[in-house]
Amino acid sequence: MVSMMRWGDTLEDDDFDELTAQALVAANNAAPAKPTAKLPPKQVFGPDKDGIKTIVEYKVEQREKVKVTKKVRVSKKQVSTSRGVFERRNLAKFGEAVGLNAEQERTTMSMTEDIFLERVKTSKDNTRKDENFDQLQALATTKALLRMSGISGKPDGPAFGAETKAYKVPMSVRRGPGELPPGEGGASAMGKPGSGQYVPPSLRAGASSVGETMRTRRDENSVRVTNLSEDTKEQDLVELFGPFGAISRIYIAYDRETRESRGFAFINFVRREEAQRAINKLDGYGYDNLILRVEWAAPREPRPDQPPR
DNA sequence: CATGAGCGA
Repeated sequence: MVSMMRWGDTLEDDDFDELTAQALVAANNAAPAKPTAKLPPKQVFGPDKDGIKTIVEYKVEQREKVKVTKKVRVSKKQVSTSRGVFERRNLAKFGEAVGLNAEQERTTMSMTEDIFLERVKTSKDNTRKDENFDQLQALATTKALLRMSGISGKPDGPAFGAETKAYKVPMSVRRGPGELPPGEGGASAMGKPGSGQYVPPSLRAGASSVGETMRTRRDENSVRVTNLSEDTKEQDLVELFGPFGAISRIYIAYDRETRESRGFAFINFVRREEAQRAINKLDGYGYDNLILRVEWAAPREPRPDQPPR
């Protein structure tokens, strides 16, 4: 048989609490407090050399005055064999603290110095314009490269010299998802084509039939990457995707007027398998504190009134 | 959240 008892009833101090509550009610009613007024005050002794503090107080229980004596151990450490806080305060200074006065030996100090936290995203600061300038330059480099490789645009491009290295991604440097065991999505396993070098259309994967025009090639193997941080630059994408294979185009979508990144981009691979490997490895990849989404891009929407050529 | 664009012979 379980008695209906509130959990609080099992506590020893329950009676005391009830008395306290009654006293409070009585005080609120401006009625003279009855029993508590006649009780002797609480007394505290110690702590003694063993660290025992003795507390003596009085309360009323069943209309009887009761003397309650508690013994409290102040510091466990102090009575044990290890050093308590009191003992530690009196230890001789050693090490670098030797010879320091009370002020100097403080181990906790306060600083009023300002600490600036670096913002990961800088949306509208002064460096914005310069970054855009770099992006435009990179874009120009890309276009020149594409022209000279005959993938898009006119075949007569400007002479290319140092610009060529834009897509030659050094595999050895720059840690990232491309840093994989050789032959696993990094540099091509066969050693021949695979890194940023130009591959003639006739040698590209899938170039079986003759007569295929550049147009049909141009937007193939297009990978869309979304959830990019808005300060992701083209070079970042080169470093990110380049290790998977030759890239024929990188397009970052910028807002036409604000020039800010819209957070997604397209990367075209020369070879479809390498695009697929990039998707497999980079989809869900954490980049710039964001989780990238990498997938096959849908074919570009045809322009409203532009007859297909 | 989200699927790219200037281009003139």
